[in-house]
Amino acid sequence: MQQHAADGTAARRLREAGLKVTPQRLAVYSALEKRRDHPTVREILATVRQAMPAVAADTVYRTLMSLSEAGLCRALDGLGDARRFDPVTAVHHHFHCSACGRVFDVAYPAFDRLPPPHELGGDWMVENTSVRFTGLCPACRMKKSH
Amino acid sequence: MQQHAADGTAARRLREAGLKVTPQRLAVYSALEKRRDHPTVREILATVRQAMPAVAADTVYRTLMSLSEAGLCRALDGLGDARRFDPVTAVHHHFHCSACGRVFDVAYPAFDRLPPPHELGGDWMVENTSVRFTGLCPACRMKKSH
DNA sequence: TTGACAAATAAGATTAATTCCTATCTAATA
DNA sequence: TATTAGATAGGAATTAATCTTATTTGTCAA
Repeated sequence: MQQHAADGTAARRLREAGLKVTPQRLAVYSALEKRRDHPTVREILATVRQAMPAVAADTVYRTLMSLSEAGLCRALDGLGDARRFDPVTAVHHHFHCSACGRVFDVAYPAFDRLPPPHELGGDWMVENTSVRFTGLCPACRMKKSH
Repeated sequence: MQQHAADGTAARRLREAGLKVTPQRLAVYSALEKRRDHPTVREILATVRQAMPAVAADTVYRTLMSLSEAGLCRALDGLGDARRFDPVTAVHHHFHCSACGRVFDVAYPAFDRLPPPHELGGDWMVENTSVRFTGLCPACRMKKSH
């Protein structure tokens, strides 16, 4: 049995998820936690290196994947070239601006209440469902219309 | 004015979409047209090279992107490492098996009738909406349960 | 508190998808 | 048939992501 009296919330969550608590993981998790702009690995890496310059890029890749597999964040693929990460694990959806590339959160309660398609009812196991919108965000729409 | 009496359907569609009709484009389009397994560029390339061995990989990349921009097919990102292409342009959705990586078509008429989320009503321009399911397909679910 | 060990990290190499570059070629048009 | 914008071949370059290996470290139990 160990003492973890000084554990912050982040450390507790990592431990509860079955992950070893390392300085690198705490740094990555805290860099992601507060953000609402769905950063890429590169962006998280830049933040983490401000406080921990020697961290390896691969560590940040592995850590973010570990966090998402542990349910502490979500990995978002197919929104531009690089994978993005989202600290919000509650059900929500995304809008991807095809002009600036930014990703915005979208609430869609009407969809969340919708029963899944009948054809996926029997032998399929649905683990995740998400709606993705693409188009122009207000800022880019404004620019394009002169 | 030109004669295009011998134009097949594929050539006519290319021309109507404003694309020059080249042997490479016809080969790529016909290789994609009949498929329902959402092939990657590499898979289309293999098919095209059976009839046209000297085609450049870059040509197939460019052609598939041109076709999707012209509305003759759809590009599917974020379903595994490589982009996939779908000759079916009518509204439908996809299931991505996390075990075997295959992509299946899903009809979801209840979703298609759903009004878009209210928060995207004003200044946003939604160009595309799609639902993505991830999980296990019947075959992989069977395997995993012994 | 300490020892053992499974797991995590650093650093750099590697892989794989995709795009870029440039010279050449060709489909469409008049 | 000449013109020309756009397409292709071939290979180099880019970039995200993963792998390899030696080293270090967090965790657990004695």
